[in-house]
Amino acid sequence: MTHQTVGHPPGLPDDPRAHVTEPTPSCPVEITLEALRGRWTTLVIRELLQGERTYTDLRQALPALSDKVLSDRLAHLARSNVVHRERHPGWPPRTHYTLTPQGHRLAPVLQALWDWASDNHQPPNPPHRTDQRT
Amino acid sequence: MTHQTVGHPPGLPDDPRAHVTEPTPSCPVEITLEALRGRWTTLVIRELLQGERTYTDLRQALPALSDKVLSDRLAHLARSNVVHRERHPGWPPRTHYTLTPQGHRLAPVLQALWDWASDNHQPPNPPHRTDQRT
DNA sequence: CTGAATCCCTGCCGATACTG
DNA sequence: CAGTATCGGCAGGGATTCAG
Repeated sequence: MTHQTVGHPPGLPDDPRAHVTEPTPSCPVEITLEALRGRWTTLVIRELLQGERTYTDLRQALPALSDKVLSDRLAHLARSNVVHRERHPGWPPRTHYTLTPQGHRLAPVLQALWDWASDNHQPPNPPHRTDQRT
Repeated sequence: MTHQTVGHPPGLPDDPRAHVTEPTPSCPVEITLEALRGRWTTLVIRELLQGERTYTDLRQALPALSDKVLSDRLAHLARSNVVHRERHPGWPPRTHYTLTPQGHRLAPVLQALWDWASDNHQPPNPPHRTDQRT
């Protein structure tokens, strides 16, 4: 039958979530994509993979990222148990962000994402141009 | 060195794209996420990982997916060189979709996405409720 | 310094209807 | 059968402003 595709690594074979017929929050793939969702998210994670960062550190590392979106991303990543927020009392106020253990475990995921496109020497085709108003 | 994080497989160490300070189409991570972008996308890929499928096969496998979105996803995946479209002449018209070699190489990526959330026994925290007007 | 609140604009997604 | 055309609703994300 021509398709040995992927074999069946642990997790996939008879897990009911591998057979859902619509996008559902219980599917692990959806959960991870949800954690990574949003523009800038992976770049924030990349910074934190290098070690602890303060709010200002992140702003400086990603200058084009607005306060609102940075806050949103950090809040989202905190809710997803990817980052840990630690407020320091005193003045000036400082907040330190670090990856949780789960956050560190995103490294292989990002690596996989990197590798797929990196091994691809064939670039994507140009977009279809039906009407596309830029 | 505090950051062996992921080791340094080919691609990451001194690649300039690993240091971009804003989301850019040249970053391999962005490219892959772009290929996977959109609701239903990963489910369509999952179906095709099992082998060739026709348009109708996909509709039946994912009943809640509308024609428009299915067409959109397939077109998008074709542009991303993930799927190959093969029209069969004659009547009734049949179109067969298969994964390209690059498409098959998404299997480890999806596996990584699956594994991350699958190994996570700690569920995400409930959303912050400040005022949220339903 | 570290964020949260507001406003606006754009792009996605779903439903429906129509064509080769 | 295999799509495309069109429309409407809604959520994402950027700029700016305000607060602890």
